[in-house]
Amino acid sequence: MRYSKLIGKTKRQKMQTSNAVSHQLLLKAGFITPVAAGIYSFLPLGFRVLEKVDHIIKEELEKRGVQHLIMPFVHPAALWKESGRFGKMKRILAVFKAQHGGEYLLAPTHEETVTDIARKFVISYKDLPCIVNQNQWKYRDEIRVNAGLLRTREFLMQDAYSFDIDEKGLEESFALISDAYKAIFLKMGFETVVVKADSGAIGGSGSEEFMVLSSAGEDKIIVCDSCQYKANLETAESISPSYPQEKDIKLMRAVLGKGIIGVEELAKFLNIPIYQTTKTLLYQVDNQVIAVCVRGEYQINETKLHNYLKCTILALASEDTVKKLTKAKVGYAGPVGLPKNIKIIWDLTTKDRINFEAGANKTDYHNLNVNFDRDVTKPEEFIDVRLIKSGENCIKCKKGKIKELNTIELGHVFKLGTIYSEAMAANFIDKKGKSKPIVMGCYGIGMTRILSAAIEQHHDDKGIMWPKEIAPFLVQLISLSGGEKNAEKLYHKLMEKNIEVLWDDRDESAGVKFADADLIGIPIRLVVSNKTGDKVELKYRNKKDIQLYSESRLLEILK
RNA sequence: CGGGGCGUAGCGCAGUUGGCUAGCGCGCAUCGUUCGGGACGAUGAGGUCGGCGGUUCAAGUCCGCCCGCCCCGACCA
Repeated sequence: MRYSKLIGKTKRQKMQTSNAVSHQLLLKAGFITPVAAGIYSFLPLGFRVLEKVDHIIKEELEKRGVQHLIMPFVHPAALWKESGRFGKMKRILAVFKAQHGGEYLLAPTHEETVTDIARKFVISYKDLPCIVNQNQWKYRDEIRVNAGLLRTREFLMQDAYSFDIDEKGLEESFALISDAYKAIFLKMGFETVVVKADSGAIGGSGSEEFMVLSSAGEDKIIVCDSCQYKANLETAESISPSYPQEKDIKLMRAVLGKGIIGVEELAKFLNIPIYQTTKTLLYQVDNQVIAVCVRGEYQINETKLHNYLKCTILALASEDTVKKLTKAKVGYAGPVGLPKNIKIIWDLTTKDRINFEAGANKTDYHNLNVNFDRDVTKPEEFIDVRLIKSGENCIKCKKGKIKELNTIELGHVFKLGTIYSEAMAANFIDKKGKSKPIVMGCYGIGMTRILSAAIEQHHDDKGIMWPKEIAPFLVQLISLSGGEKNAEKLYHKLMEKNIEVLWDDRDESAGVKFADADLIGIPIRLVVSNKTGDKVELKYRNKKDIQLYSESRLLEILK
């Protein structure tokens, strides 16, 4: 490819405002261009990277016996009503009516369509196990997009689906794809961490995420410094420190603390430790309101809460609702004296406390010396619904300390089980002639996101440093004055040898060409000029030294 | 959805309290000089000032509504 003809030249000025380096570099170097919020065109350079990613993924999956197919981007709404997700995933679904009246949506994922295929074609146990894959666009009507390609509305995703006769088969398929993912990410130059994760709206019995550490990432994982425990913060557990408690139960009393809402300020004012305070939050859960109590120093983990309640809608109750139910301003809610019909969920950390503090459901008042049984009903069980904190002890080995790390989620694997096959009647006939639901798994990689993640991992202050396997070209050839003819000859020789080359054939100064090459980030830079004579200068993007080679020696090196 | 910022040439921006043919830098085109780390001079092309409506003798500038983009938060596979 001649750079002079390339659509998507570099920009000399910064583009837009974005806090993510990868976003800035992708725009500046001419890989992508925005079309709408969270929707991008991939220019030739960006598209070439996507093609590399596509190729690596397909190759690794094919090696393991996975079959490729492609399913539509537009789905009939009826299919989603059948699985029950039309309502469940409503907030991210882009639904539209066709002019002739049918109701459709843009596919955010493909469990429904693949299950539909399975029920039509997987008829006998002899068809199983089998795994199908597609690399296909998705659309999720995200309420907020972020950091260029890291979170977009439209994105390219590799999604594979496995079908098995039983749980044992699912485990094998799951392990097969996990293994493929490790190989894929390694090939692309990523060091990934595999963590336990929440399965969210996809559902199923278990899931794991493939994460790459990055400060630009929006996901947080926790790792133990002593054992192998790793988990997404959303599902992570830990041992919360317990504190000594008083022996004698004291009289409960309400204390006036005007305008004091935050637990730190409150603890100071009441002269009690923060761990004796209680946060009480009211949540709107589908059609009812519930209260959640957690020890003062913690926040509530809404993913855990959501999973425990198995509800559709979970959101903090509105200010009006809180005022109505607590008969107080927001900030004074507490378990004592709430309307009887409001269920209270108590976090594990509130379990063994005596004489604790809690809001009094009266503006400016706080109850001291609250106790279970006497003042509030002791719950049958305490539930882990808190967001854990760095520095606490590991839930697995009990002694290690856990810490929090920022990551980008590149892949996610789910054990679906039979939730879709049962909802959509995707059955097979087993050896004994009995009809059984197919046991499914699903596996996804965010392909467009990989561009951003790779740049976040590999760049310097001059630009991108693409890993060889996903670079748009292997070499960038630069011709400087006096070297045009030799460069053209070399350009054709490289192409004959199937070495991917981008030739900067513009009539530009050396500085411009070098700066652009650094920005674009192709792994190998070749220079031909009157200074190099009949030799060629080679420099790797990620190294400083420069070497001169004869043309024949160079071609050997590049082979 | 809440908070904040913004919308003027392909890109980055300036445009006083409303005032005449709407500017600057980069990029682009032509010519000349330069030619190994973002060169210089000259000339030139390029604009429904996000849209609609209103106020006014006069609107990029004031008012209203709408649309879009960016950032933070909540949310999310």
